Order: sequence, then structure tokens, then C-alpha cells
Amino acid sequence: MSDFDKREKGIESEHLASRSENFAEWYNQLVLRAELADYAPVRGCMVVRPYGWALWENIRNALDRRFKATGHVNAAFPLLIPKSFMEREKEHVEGFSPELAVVTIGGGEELEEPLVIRPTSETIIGHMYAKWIKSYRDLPVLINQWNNVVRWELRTKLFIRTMEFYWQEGHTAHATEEEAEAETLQMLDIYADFAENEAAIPVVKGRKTEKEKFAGAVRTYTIEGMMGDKRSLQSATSHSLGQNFARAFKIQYLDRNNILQYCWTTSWGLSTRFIGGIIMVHGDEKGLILPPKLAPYQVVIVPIFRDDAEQAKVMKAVEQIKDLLGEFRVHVDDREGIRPGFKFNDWEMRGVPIRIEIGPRDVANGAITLARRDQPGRDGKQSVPQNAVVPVVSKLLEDIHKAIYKKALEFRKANTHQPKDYDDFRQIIKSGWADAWWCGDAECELQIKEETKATCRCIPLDQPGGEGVCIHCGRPAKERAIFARTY
RNA sequence: CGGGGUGUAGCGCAGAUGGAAGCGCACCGCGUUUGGGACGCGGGGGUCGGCGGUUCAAGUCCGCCCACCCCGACCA
Repeated sequence: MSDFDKREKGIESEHLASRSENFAEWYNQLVLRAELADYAPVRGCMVVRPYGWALWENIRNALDRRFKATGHVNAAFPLLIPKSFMEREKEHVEGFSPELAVVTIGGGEELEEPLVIRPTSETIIGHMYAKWIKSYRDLPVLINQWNNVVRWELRTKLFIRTMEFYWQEGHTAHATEEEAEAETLQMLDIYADFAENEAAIPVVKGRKTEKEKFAGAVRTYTIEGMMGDKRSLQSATSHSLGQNFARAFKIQYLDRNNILQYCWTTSWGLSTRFIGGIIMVHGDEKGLILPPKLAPYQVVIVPIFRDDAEQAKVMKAVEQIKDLLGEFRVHVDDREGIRPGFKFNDWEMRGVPIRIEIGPRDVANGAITLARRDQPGRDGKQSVPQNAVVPVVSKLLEDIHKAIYKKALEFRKANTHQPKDYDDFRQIIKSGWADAWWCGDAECELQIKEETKATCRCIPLDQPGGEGVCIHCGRPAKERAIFARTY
């Protein structure tokens, strides 16, 4: 292996692969080295390690709070679903059949009816809703579940697309179409609010095309984010299911006039894929940059000392500072036998927003040295008096959130272009997003994909108005759409 | 499923023509170090992917199988 290859792969080197030169390799190494996840023995499956799971727990809490505040409750539906359930909704079965894992043997006996491991739970929840819902007085039903699902993916990537992944799936049933649509859009807003205000990831809210929508949905809405390599990531989706599943599973209620009606249902989900988004939006050459509100550790303290006497003094100050910062998630790196310089690099790689260094010099000055992750190296360091540490940390976490959000938004703006013609479009799509008038025709979309590898990521809800001509076929177009290469 | 590639220590790899299984990193111990990725000395660790064959002798040669990776196809 050449020296170049070694550098490229980050082998025998304390340095990560280069983000700017080899984004995909940088991503893989970072997930493994930051101990977010590891490969499982089964191809395409991952083990989420404690640091990654802590991040997921914070994501979960931030979302769950929002779900509860809007009247949703949590429940748990089973992992195994009768195979026949998957076959009741025509588009659903066509969409999911190729990626189902099926259990055919149980207790050593061939099963009379095979069971599928849920790829999503519309069917089993539809079945239960049919049992539970009788009257308009039972509506709406607003249930969410935090669980795992399995889809037999052929090409996988840690967090971004794994065969098994963790997510939440909300499933609601309503009396009217308007109410269901309002719910779908409300949840889309919640995802966007979460992405921007918790994860510091700017997103575009939009509608999916017929080709890209969820199998069985009437309409799919999405939030799309631009990753550091300018590709697009579908970061969460919210579906208006119309009466498709209600008809397939007989989810019916008697209305005020004693007339039997089908419900209108929705479903919406956000998965561990979002962690991949956080990595790819904020990370830099030195590693992760975790958004302060979701970071497992918001502050890491690195003690510095040479001998026992210094250690005693320094550790006393460390404990005091840790106590002062009780309202934050603080970790003291007391690993022995590792020098401070190594720890600095290690925690920068792992994306902790704020690092506090406390050594003999700081103790003597009644101060601490504070470094912000979004400004790596010595540039982001400042000395802070011990009695000012709480307000400074509090403000800095907020500042870092704003700074990384702004950086991500500016990056997206700088790499989103409005093509003047199709040649221009083809150039843009190679490295960025194209925002263009589009006719909405499925055949037109397919041709664009074949010619450029780009797909329609969404038709943004926020439209400029007016009309133009389709960037590809030249026919009249009423809406603008985002086209990009995607994960 | 098509095309290509790789299986040797936890990870990354070397082992021409068959002849005592090695290197770097990681790990353990001791010592010196510690404010931006430390060093010395000592040590532990192997079904050489599996099965079969050729041979006095196989990591190395032959056959079959298995697994994984990359590129396509596919990916609500």
C-alpha cells in the first residue's frame, strides 16, 4: 500500500481521512473512531455504541417532548406482522415486498402463515385501530412508538442506510381529510423546528413527487438538508395516507349522523439516519461538531498536572468547576497515562462543543481555559475567571448553536443555484442543489434521473408564485422544485 | 443478480522459486513523561476463511465451498 493510500484511508495515522478529499471515507472513519457505532456481524447491521446512543436519546427526548405537547401518546406494537397484512394495500406491498425479512419457521415448525419483521407499522397499527375505533368520539387517535424496523437493503452505510434502524413512527387517525392533512403538516413543522432549533440543521420543507412518495401514501412531505458534500438527505417524512389504509384495514367510525365513515390516517417518522445528517452537516477536518443541545457531553474538562501535588490542587478545582456546571452535561476526562494534547484532539474528533482545560497555571490565576469546538486549535481558546464560568458556558453553547446553524445555512445557500437552462442544470447538479421550474411529470423526472443521477428531492412548500417553463421538457410549470443527488 | 477484488494476531499488512508464522498500530506491566496527537524496556496474543487433494514437508501448489469489500442494477 502506498503512502498516499495510507493517508487516504487514515491507516497508521492519528489523523482522519480528509473531509475535503474523501468525504465518504472521512464519514466512515469518524463514525467508528468517535465510537458512535460499529459494524455488527450481520452485513448491513450496526451496533449503536454508548456515545451514539446518548446522542440518539437526546434526539428522542427533544422530539418526544414536542409530540407530547401536541397531544400524542406513546405505545408499543409488535415486531412480527402476519405477512398477509402487508399485502392488503396495493402500493404498500409493491413498495415494500423487495425488502422484507420473513420468518417462516417458529419453534422448529414451518409456520402456517409467514410473519414479516416490520419494515414499518402502518398495517399492524391499522389492524388495531380498526378494532379500537367505533365512533367519532374515539377520534382522533394520536399514537407514536419508538422502535426498530428492518428493511433488506442491498447497499448500506452506517446510520444513513442500515438494514435495521431505530426510529419513531407516529400513526394517527382522524374523522376528516382536513384534520389529517393539518396533522401531517403539523408534524412536518415539528421536524423542521427540531432540526433547526435542536440540531442546528437548516432544512427545506417540501412535498415529495409521486415517484418518491411513501408506498401507500396520498402525499408525502419531507424535510431535506444539504450535507457537507452538497448531496441531499431526506431527514424526516410525514405522510397523508388518505383513506388507503383505512379501507384496507376497515378503520371505520360512526359519525354524528350515524353514518359509517372511513377514517383518514397519517404516519410520520424520523430515524437514526438523522445522526448521519448531524455528522455530515456540521463535521470538519478535525471530526464531529455536535450541536450543543444534543451533544452527549456539552462540556469536557481536561485536567493538566505533572506530579501528585499539582494533581491534588488541579483536581480540587476540577471538582469545583464541575459542580458549578451542574445544569450542563459535563464530563471529566480523568484517563491516566494519556497526555493532554492527545485528549484535546480526541475530544475535538468526538465533537464536544466546549472543552475546559484546568492546569496549575489556571489554578494559580483563579481561572480556567475554555476552547470552543467550532473554532478548533488555539484560536478558539480564552481564559475565563472561575466565578464567570457558568454564564460564559451558557452563552457560548447558545453562540455555538447559532454559529453552526448559520454556517450550514450559508453553505446551503451558496450551493443552491437557479439554472437558466438544462445545460446549466446538469452542471449545477454535479455539485449542489438546483432550484428550478418543473412540470411535475413522472416521465420527465425519470429522464432527469437517467441523464444526471439527480432526483427531485422535494417541491418546497414555500413557492415564489407565478409560473415558468420546465427546466427539462420546456412545458409550462407552476412550481419550482429542488433537484439534487441524494443519499 | 452481472463485473472486479480480498481473506494471515483486535485493526492495517508482509510473508519470490513449498522448508521454524512476522511487522506496524492497538493491548498488558514497569519507568520516565504530561499546557496541542510522548518515549524506553519487557510481555500477552494465531483454526494462516473452511473442506479435500498433491508432497517427506503446504500460509505458499491444485480443486470445491464460504464470507466480505468495491463498481453496476436496486434503494418507501
